[in-house]
Amino acid sequence: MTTPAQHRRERERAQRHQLIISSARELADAEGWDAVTTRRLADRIEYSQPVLYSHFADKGAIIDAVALQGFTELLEVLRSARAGRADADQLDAVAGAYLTFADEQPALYDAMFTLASDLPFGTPEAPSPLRAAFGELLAAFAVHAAGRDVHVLTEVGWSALHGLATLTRAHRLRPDLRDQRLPLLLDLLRA
Amino acid sequence: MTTPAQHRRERERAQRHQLIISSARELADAEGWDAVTTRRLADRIEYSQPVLYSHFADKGAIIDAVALQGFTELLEVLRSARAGRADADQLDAVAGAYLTFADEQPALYDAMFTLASDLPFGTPEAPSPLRAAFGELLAAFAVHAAGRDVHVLTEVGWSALHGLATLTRAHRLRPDLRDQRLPLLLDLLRA
DNA sequence: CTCCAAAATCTAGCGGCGCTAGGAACTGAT
DNA sequence: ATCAGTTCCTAGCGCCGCTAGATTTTGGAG
Repeated sequence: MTTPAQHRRERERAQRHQLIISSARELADAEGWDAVTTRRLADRIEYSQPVLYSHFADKGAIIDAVALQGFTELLEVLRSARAGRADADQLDAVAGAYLTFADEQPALYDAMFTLASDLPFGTPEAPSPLRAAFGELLAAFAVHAAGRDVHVLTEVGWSALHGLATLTRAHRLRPDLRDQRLPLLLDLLRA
Repeated sequence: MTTPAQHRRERERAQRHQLIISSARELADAEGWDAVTTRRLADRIEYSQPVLYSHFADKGAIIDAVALQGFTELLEVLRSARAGRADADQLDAVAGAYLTFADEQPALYDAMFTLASDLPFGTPEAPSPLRAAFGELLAAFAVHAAGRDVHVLTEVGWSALHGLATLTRAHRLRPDLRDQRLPLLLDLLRA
């Protein structure tokens, strides 16, 4: 027997679930993931700590949830970068959009690639936004496959983008060469 | 006035300094960096916690010290991979050695690239093993520069290697394509 | 050999962490 | 109006990084 009241509660619960995810992300954006503690998060949503644990198994699951939303956003970014572009331009657009995303959303990118504990990835069980985002890369790289295995090419190209994103942000590459790296990478990939 | 006893103490102090670094690394190798707490580390070296702080400003400085030794080891690995190889083979050797290093020393690689807080990098003040290791990469990539800026090429190639190393270890690339990625990357870089 | 300042080291504790047991407070069908 | 069931909070556990202050050890001077 499901009463209207139960429906309302379920709705409120779902809202609070999203509130937790959003608050974690905002806090991470503003002060970094180190500042995202269960106590501060609980304060921010105006509930006590144990409420968090009625929504998520542990703190890692909250980060995973943020990461998953990050992949959905990345998917949209890549998709709209590729949309309506001539085949020859797709790789440039997608690669540029990828690096811009990583640059503009550092906390989110960290959640997706450094902190997310165990989102399944290279398997069929991988969450769909994640597979779809990789699919966007695949499509862009396919243009330049030229007989090579598209999947391998995409993984290698993605690795290069990911490496550029992380090493750049860690200040391990020369700032003055910043604008020359992506063009050169694209050159390599197209050849 | 410096007495012999003071010299002995200084020597013992230096030994203990290295003991802390080695113990931190062993503990990280065996159980991951999460297990490296100041308490457990103090137990392991058979001194109390505050002794750690008479050698290092904070826990981060210990990790940095481990990372720095890691760069020295990486330097040696890359150097001996390149040594005595024909120009045409240097890139393959160095790239393979790099990925093997990352694969075989995951905790060390983490210290160097994920945990190390603020080793200066792209600047002249960067520690020498670090600059030298990059120099080995530079030399290997120079062979295939073909008119392109060697520095930019090296940074891009290094990013690709770093991306491959990290994404592979996070299980974000398809295991069955593992052996095809490096050859394809080398193909791109040579072209 | 004894003394005793200086150096080395430890004990104990602070505030904060992730997480949870157990009880209080609220809700809503009867 | 009652009261089972649900929701939520208080309080606390064991751990963390780090440090103040007491204690022990050291080794040159008398």
